[in-house]
Amino acid sequence: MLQLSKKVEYGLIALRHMAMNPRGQVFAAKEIAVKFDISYELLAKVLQKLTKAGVVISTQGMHGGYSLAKKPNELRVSSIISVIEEERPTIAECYAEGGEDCSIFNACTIRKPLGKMQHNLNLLLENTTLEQIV
Amino acid sequence: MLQLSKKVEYGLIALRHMAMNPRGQVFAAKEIAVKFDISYELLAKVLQKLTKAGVVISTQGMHGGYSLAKKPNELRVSSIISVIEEERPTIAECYAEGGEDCSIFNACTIRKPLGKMQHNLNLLLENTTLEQIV
DNA sequence: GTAATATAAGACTGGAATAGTCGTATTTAT
DNA sequence: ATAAATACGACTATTCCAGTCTTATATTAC
Ligand code: SF4
Ligand code: SF4
Repeated sequence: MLQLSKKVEYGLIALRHMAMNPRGQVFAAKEIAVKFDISYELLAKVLQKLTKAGVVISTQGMHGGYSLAKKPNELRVSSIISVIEEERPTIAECYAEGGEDCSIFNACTIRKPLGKMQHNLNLLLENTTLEQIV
Repeated sequence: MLQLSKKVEYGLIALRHMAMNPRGQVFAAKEIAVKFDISYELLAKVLQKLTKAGVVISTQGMHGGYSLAKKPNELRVSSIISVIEEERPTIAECYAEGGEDCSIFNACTIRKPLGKMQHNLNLLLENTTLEQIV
């Protein structure tokens, strides 16, 4: 309930790890997975999504790995979640894109009021950057 | 992802409905379910939990139903969620009670930093009362 | 006292979402 | 060539959630 997914947590752990070290240093997914005792395959997929989104830079081949593409204070938790989940974090499905398919949509009386909560959640996630996770 | 469950939404809708009407008026679960086009059985179970927690008062038998037990400005969303879900809303399992069973608990480096987010979420949910949902 | 209407409570089911795994291709340093 | 790394998609297992069903109990109306 309201919990971040494991994928997001793993992504944050990896990103934090990179942010703690000198800029530009590359880390292999395997290396991170072992260090933090998380599934290598799962972490790899997360890092691949972060790569596509330009959050990290990947270098393939031997001695390859990932390195942070942005400054920690430019990386908002909200966008990290969006990238990994492939959708914005919402408090109710009707606040997601194309989210009018809630079966109750028309009869719902709390949609509008919940908008304030959604807005505050947005602020919270936008104002929390990777820098603050360090 | 981060979404309120349907049970919580249905609970909020029902509570809001009661809050919109004169204090003490009773509403049958069936009546509310029909009005808002939600599953009667599901709503009934939610209202039963709210009854046990003293959020609403139930009267059994014919012409029975539920009525609000507290003033809308005394009812915080955080506690409504706690009652319906039977656990506090948390951003990660380790923030729930007895939540040390995360497989990564010891290696996790983001637990502490996420504490701030958890705290802010708490504030958000505590500061939102039923009155503001009306 | 019986029928009708309501809550109480818990078991059960189906489907969706999540976590995790596997297989294979590709890239690159040595 | 080989080893070590990313890339990518299919697959599986498990857990969670929404919804249903069943039975029991309480209260009112008649
Ligand atoms: S319309 Fe109402 S019930 Fe449906 S998702 Fe939005 S808030 Fe929840
Ligand atoms: S310990 Fe870390 S990984 Fe485990 S639930 Fe808490 S924050 Fe998430």
